[in-house]
Amino acid sequence: MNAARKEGRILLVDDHELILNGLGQVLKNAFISREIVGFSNALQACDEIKKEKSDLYIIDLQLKEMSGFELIDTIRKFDSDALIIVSTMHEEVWNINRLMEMDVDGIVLKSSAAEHIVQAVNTVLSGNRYLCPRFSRIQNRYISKHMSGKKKQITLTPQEKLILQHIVNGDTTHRMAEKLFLSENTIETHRKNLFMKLDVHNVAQLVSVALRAGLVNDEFSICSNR
Amino acid sequence: MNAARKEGRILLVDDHELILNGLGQVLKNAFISREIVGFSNALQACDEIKKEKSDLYIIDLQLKEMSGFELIDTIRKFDSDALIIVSTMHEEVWNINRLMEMDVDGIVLKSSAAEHIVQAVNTVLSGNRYLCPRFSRIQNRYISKHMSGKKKQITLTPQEKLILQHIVNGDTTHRMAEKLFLSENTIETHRKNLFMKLDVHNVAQLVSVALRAGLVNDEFSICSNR
DNA sequence: TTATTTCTCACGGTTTCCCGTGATTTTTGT
DNA sequence: ACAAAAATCACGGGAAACCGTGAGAAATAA
Repeated sequence: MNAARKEGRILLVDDHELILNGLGQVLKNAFISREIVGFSNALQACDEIKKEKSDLYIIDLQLKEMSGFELIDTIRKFDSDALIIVSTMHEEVWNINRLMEMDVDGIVLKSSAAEHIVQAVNTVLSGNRYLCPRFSRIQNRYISKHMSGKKKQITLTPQEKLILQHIVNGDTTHRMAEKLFLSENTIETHRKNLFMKLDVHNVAQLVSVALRAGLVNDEFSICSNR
Repeated sequence: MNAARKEGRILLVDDHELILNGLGQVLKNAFISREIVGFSNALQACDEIKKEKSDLYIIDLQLKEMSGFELIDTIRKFDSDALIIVSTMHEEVWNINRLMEMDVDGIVLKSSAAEHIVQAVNTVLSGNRYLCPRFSRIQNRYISKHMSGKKKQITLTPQEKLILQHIVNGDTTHRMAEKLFLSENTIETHRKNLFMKLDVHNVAQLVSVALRAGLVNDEFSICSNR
């Protein structure tokens, strides 16, 4: 079941080849003795993970083949002791909270300076947690505002995701009901649940959060409906 | 007025150090004989541009210090013959149209494979235009749908941008009127103009387009207003 | 100094959203 | 099989959005 661990290796997964290159380069310079391997394809990365473990995994949240969350699960399944750093574009608290609950070892913004990333890797490799400063700030702000103490987990059901996608695309409740062969009341219920789960009070905020948190397909698919 | 041209040089400007590194590395490998310089700070880049010209400029649209459009203007001012490639995250047609009008020589998606970027550079250096395949697709789709023939230029006035920012942040018309000391009617007018200019029919679409087109500050600033 | 754009405001009407509350039926997990 | 989660639907009311149309003041560009 358990593959051998490749000592000292750091494995990168990122859709964007450029970032993969950049990150690889930075880490190669900073950690000369370590082997750095990068994958722009999540599935290939999975195969490799199943074959040989690494010391540290640095993965992007948005991947083509699967979500970053799924990849984390996979890694954890085959290498429960793995150190994982997540790199992301979106500085959204929904994601961060979920990541915290998934017990990742570090979160860094892709826009961070190279040195910060190296610092994150060093921190995590030495057994500590690293949370990019900006995130701690955001999270504190959010926590103090919305949920003093009680932790909240945001997971959308498939149907909710679907409705959300339609809302983001500008469909009205009426139109969605037609398209999906559902009662308008049903759509409204889903909408209400989305509002509750994401803690917003109008579509503007909903769309804003959805896009920034990467909760929907970021495809260009706005259709004028009239 | 005119600085000397540094023969063969390619100048990169990108906020994200990782991408800058990655891009630089890719280009160094592909164009061994050329000098590649990168700036993560737009102002520094401007200084350099004023001092010494380059053959080709590859710049990001989203910069901290100024917008990519401004940077293009600066480059054109000091080096009217400059070849310019724009790299961007957002695959939005509003930006693309504006770029086309600004007569840039190439547009590439940051998510493109490294080889595509090299191809873009090659194409542009040999005097041709390069438009990343995905963009041509999107643009064609958009043009055929919205404006058959007659070209439309989307420019938002400062006030409109302001209102848009507030809308994206979830402010209602009433609240905006209070905050900005304006009549609700005024806000509504701006809103209507935004709808017209961006060719949308509800806030969901508006926010969607605004965020994807990068028309607003992509800051985390949702404030629950109640 | 015109001409143009931008910003401001108004009114009336229709549609859609937003909220609370409650309930039944599938589906899923264990 | 049984509990939990998800999906479906209903109703009523107030708030906000959406649409068309018109129009004066202020800033800008020519």
